[in-house]
Amino acid sequence: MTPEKALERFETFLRTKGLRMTGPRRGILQAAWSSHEHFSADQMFEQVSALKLGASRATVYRTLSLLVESGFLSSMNNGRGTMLYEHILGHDHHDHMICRACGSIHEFHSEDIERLQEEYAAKVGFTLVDHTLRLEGYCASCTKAGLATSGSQTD
Amino acid sequence: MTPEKALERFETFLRTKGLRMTGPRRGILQAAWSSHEHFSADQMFEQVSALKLGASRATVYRTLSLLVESGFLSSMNNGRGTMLYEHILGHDHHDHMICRACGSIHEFHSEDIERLQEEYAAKVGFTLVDHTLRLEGYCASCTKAGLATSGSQTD
DNA sequence: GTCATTGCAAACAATTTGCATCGAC
DNA sequence: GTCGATGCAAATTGTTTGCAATGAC
Repeated sequence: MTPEKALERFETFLRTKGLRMTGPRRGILQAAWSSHEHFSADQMFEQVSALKLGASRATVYRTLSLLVESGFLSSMNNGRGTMLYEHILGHDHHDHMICRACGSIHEFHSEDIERLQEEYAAKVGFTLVDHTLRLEGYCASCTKAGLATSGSQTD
Repeated sequence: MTPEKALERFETFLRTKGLRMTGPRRGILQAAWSSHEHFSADQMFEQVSALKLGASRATVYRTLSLLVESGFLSSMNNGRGTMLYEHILGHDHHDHMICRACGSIHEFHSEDIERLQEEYAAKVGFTLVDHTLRLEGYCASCTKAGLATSGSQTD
């Protein structure tokens, strides 16, 4: 989805709900589309603050919620109390591998894993709406650099 | 692992690190073992407050960190800004299905999914240390009760 | 003009930290 | 007696909210 298309669709979403398209909202949506990284509310605030149509922190939070609600962004928490967002371009869903050493986030996707999840949910009568799969450890470069301390978690 | 065994092993862990076994730490570890549910730091605080060897909130937080670090507890966040803990008895690792309607947490385990994760990580050179798989949706009873509104997340 | 949106600052929730006191070894 | 642990309250972090002023339609 192009930024323009996203803006247009977001406006439709807003109107449908009796809400309004405003400068700050436009700015945030565009900023969200300008980065292909995961970002926090605070990073978004920094980014839009640099623009003329900047929004306050409150507005950033309010708008990010709207964008998640409307399906333009997905949110995940980084396991350390902060929400991270990323835009949904219309790619397939993906999961994350997070490096404990350098903090890098690598995305991946496995049809097989998805299928097994669905099968499992169906088997127990669970209505699957969303899922989060996060692999934590050390990315290839940090592993090579010898940063992988295999501190095991599970007994 | 029995509570006694856990206490003993925790004490060993502490000594190894030059730390000390204390009343509050004992109380928290036992409380953690007395429940087979997931609990928050605050719930733990409530629980130990009822005991004579109660600990302050600060101590609860400090001790829970130690217990996670030492592998006696595992922590996950509930997706809403709060950490939840559960003891590790020596069972296999498990993942979670969380009901959006009633909040219930159902545990499950799939060897196949675990294996695929490992294979995937190995393939890209990622050193896998831990993982989190959370399925969100509606549990069997809430689904039957018609509470499953299929609000899809991903585009 | 109406009613949603914004900014601000205060309110919150979860968690962490500084520091004097207390207690395990 | 030493040095880690605790409690308390204050500090932090991430996020939400009340409210008067502002702006979209």
